[in-house]
Amino acid sequence: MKKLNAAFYQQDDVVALARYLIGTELVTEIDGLKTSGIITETEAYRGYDDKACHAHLGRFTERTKVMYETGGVAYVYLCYGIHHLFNIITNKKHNADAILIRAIQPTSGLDHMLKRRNKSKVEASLTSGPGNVSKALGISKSHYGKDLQGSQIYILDKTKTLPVIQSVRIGIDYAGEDAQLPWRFYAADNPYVSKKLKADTPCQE
DNA sequence: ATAGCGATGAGCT
DNA sequence: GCTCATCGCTATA
Repeated sequence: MKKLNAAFYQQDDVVALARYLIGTELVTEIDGLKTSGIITETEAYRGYDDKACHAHLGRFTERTKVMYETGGVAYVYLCYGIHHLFNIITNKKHNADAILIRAIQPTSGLDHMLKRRNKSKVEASLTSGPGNVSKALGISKSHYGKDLQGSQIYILDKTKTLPVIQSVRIGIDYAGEDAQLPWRFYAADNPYVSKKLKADTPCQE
């Protein structure tokens, strides 16, 4: 399958992109180890007018500056002092849109992922939850700003679409009314999802 | 210079 | 359901 290209990442509807990414394959080749998985859960964060976005109202700091780059680079940051969360930057330069990868379904390099996660058997918690995804794939802050069409981290397109569930984003209660936006997407009937809520609804296409 | 806190996860009740 | 580990980012001074 082909790598997603610059034209893909530079599209301006970050919510549509977050939904589309469900079913594509995230691949890393880090420390000489190849690992990959089908993306099963994403969240969209829209620059400027989204209170949950780190770049809300154009906030520009050492941490957020890469968000303003042309779509197609990685935004990795440390959360709660422990977890490295991996995001995809999208849209044109100066539009700080981002997509958080919250879960994947492992497809290759399972042994490497188990070792990185200190686990002995494959189960949903291996790669469910944004912190776990990064740890399993070997992604860390050293990949901040990395090109997503390079050799270390890239995404392969899909041939078929999966049923997708739409929901509210997790862990952003501080964002007021924007916490209610249905900008979280996950694959239906897939165990590799971080958290399910009652009000979740299928996406109509 | 520094207080406050977060796009989480694991473990225990 | 509840606690807490753990530390860099951010705002404020």
